[in-house]
Amino acid sequence: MNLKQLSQLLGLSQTTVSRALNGYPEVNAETRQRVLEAVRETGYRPNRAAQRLATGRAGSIGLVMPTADSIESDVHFGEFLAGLGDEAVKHDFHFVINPSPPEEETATCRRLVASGNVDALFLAYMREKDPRIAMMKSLKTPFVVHGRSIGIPTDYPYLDIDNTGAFYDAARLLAQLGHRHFALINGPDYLTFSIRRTKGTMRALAEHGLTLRDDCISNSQMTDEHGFRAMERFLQLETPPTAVLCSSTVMALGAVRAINQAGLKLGSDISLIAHDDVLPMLKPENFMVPLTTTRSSLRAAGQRIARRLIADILQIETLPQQELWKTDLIVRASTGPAPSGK
Amino acid sequence: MNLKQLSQLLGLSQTTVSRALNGYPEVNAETRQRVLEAVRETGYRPNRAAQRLATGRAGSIGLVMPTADSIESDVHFGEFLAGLGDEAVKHDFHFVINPSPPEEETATCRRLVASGNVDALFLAYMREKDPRIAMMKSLKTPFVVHGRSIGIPTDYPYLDIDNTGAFYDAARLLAQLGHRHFALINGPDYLTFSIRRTKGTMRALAEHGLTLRDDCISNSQMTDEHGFRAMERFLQLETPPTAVLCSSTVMALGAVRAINQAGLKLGSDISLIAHDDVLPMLKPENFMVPLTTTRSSLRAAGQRIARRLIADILQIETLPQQELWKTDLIVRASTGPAPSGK
DNA sequence: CCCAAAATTCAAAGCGCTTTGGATTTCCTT
DNA sequence: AAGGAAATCCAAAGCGCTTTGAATTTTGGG
Repeated sequence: MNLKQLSQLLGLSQTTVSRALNGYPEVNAETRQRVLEAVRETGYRPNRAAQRLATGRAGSIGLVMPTADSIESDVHFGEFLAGLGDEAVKHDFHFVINPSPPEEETATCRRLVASGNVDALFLAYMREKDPRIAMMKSLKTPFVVHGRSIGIPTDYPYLDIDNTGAFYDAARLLAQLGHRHFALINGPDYLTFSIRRTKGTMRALAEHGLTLRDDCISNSQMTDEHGFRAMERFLQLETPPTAVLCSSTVMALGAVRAINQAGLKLGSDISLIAHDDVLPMLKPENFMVPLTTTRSSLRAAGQRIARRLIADILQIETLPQQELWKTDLIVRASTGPAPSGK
Repeated sequence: MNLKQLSQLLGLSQTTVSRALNGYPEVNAETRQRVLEAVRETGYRPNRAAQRLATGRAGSIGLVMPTADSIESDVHFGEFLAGLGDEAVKHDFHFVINPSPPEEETATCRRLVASGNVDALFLAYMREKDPRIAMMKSLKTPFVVHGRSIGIPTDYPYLDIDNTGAFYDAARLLAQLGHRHFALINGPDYLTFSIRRTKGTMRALAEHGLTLRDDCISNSQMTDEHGFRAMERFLQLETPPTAVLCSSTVMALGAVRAINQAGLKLGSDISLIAHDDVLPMLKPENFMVPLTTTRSSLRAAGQRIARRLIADILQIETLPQQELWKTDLIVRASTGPAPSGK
């Protein structure tokens, strides 16, 4: 069933039916009713490809998903996607997900936009001097970056959380509690959020006359296993850290296991603060020793970005082009004063 | 830059250029070279919407993602998606993800197909007598179900793991080890995989003259928190279970925590077997007490389903329409003989 | 050197929808 | 009752690509 058939059925022109469906004013109220009625009965659905070709709009937002056999799936990606979904469904948008090996990401983005398949693009997993930003600026397709790059002008639309601030706050608290030996279990070193978190940590330490030793930083994918290994390594140092910052509750899981295994008490022998993306799967308050965290909902970020993207496309509202969200520092039992021995 | 402009630039007709690009035989090798060269220089990309309209093919596979503010994102979804992505990227396919509140899933599927936006559909989160299957069979769009329904003829394309068998094997092992009191921490009760897992467990128990008490079954979303709560509840029964089956390593995480908290030793006081979807984020061998598991890679399932879907669309190969994968039962330290006291 | 067959290339007809520019009716004002 | 504005509705022109049917050029055999 297509427009032509439907209009013949109704004895109307395609023009009128199309207008009736898309809410244009120049159509008789009664006629519109008849059209809507017929649509309900026939189950007619406009062909999106045709619609897209005619309007140039696609009703969808694109994202490229980094993937490869060797790449581990990222819990955080799913959670973020859920947020995008919440908002997208309200406006009948969908996503076009284009998987891509990471090294071809820029090209994949470009292709995705050029294909006319998407009205807007979402960019994540930002790196230093990320080439995707310049590329997107050169096109006229709206886009929003989740995170921010480093080393290039910050004149593009983004939504980021204050990673520097979050880890600064966390490190400062631990320093105030008397801790002297710090460690950081961070995400991949080529991603900007990791870089900022390292910076925030170092800044706080510097203010207290402390430093973060190289062998007390771990960069890796954010999995339980890497968290465990990193912590295990830290604990074997001659002066092991008593204060640990961790970029994800998933990694904290492994870290805590290593701590227990070493026979140490979390919250007294060693303090830990993790960043909490509010993954429903894993809540910091449910840890055996509830975790002190810096918190910011990934899902909320997804919702917000979808909303901004859609607002851009549909021109329905004007939202700020740049947003930097503060994180909450929530103190629970995993942090305590530095053990007196050291 | 579109086809028309490109062909004018080359002094050729659109027809010839189109054919050169799509690998048709009736075009001079030299001409084809010139065309490809020009494409490289101009960066021309065919407009997918137009292509789709003309061919009827979309180059994409659709899936509806259950979502709502109240719904928790599912780790397993992300992992599966990664699998789909691995395979899709090889054939330059992408996904169209249509978020939908669960109660409208059938309608959303129908709309997605009718929109002409997808060449094939992927169905998951199967329920009993799932209406989506009948609906998809009535359309001619290829589809593959991940899982199987219950209570309707099994004459549709699916890929499922042998959930019944997996939990049968697991329960039998525990029974053979002398356990008498069982519990099951399962997924949502309306999903068929949960139903089958319950069935498999009960069957094994029955063969040993045992039963699974109602208050020893927990059905919930598969999160750490629910695992913890369920186990906590079990341990408060007058005769607590000594053998526990668990539908996900994520829930096992919480369950193990509850066990530790109760001062019990996993593997001696209480035995636990979890189903392992091979989530890179959380490996059963890394648990403090490594977990005995039934294993089947979710990501591999995603890859396989994508491959079948694409094979269906492109008619490149003929793959089996129905597949039931056996799971591996891998024994680690979390299982041991029933404690002699009981 | 001529003619049929093979190899290339092209013009034009859609695919299903939106939208422009007009045509036709209806309604109101004077 | 006439004239003009408002309200409705319509025919037709694209959107950018694929594909059919035909035209043109090359090739090969007699």
